[in-house]
Amino acid sequence: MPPNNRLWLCYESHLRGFRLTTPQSNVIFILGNTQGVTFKDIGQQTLITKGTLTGVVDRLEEKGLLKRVASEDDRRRTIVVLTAKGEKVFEDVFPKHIKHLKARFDCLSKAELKEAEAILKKIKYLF
Amino acid sequence: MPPNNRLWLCYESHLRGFRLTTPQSNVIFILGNTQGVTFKDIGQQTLITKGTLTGVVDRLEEKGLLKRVASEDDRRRTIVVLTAKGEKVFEDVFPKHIKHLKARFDCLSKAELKEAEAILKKIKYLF
DNA sequence: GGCAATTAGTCTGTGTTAGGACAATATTTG
DNA sequence: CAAATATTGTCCTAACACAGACTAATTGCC
Repeated sequence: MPPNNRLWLCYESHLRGFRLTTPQSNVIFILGNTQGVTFKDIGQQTLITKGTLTGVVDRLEEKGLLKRVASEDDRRRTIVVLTAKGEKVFEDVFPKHIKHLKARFDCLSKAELKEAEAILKKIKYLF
Repeated sequence: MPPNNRLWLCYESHLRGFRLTTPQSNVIFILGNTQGVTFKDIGQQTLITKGTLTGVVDRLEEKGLLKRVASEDDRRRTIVVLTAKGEKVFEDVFPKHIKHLKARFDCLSKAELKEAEAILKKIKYLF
């Protein structure tokens, strides 16, 4: 539910400059530097449910950033692969996005970051 | 953006048992024990943007849980008020929901909770 | 081998999300 | 006072979000 807080908007508005939504960019980021990833694996890494992912991939395919390839080992599977255009977008956006976020979190000390990670992990394991 | 992580699902699925979505219950929780709240104030407290809030309030109004009342001081404003039925739902769901969450967070010590609050506030103020 | 159970992805339905255009009303300013 | 500006809520569009039903393909079990 989150959007609409400043952290989120900072993340999202930066990506919008590249004509990508957050879920779309997450998919691109997963796919970068791989030979292709299945729907299922993308879903597990991005925490997007499969039904939603179908639509996200549809829109990225329409933009020509990726394509669906049928798996030969298991014909139920679809492998999603970046196109050349998609690779270019990945190489452009990903480093800029990391830099954009890093600039904010660099305001925290190493000790603070460690502390944050530790306490958030504890909360995560409650659920 | 979050849904689809376990913390979120734990929160959401509990509410679904009461036929309320998360934004809907948040609105109900804001409205409980008040004489009514304007759209703007509900939006600020729930972090729901006004355009979205219109739809959320529409659906709660259809369920008969709240009603829109025109403000007399400022005729641009609409005040949202729980109906008797809405009050009942609030009094039923709110305590149960708090209890449900508290049960999880009670696994953390007071020191851990304080630590979590402190570090999250720091992150918040980066943005 | 053959049927049940599982898995992968799509589709449908309802609800939430932001952003921008809009109309009505209030406030500020010249 | 009148015009410019700001505020409040609605409507619209495009994109997510989950759950559940569905199809096709694979695996397990007898």
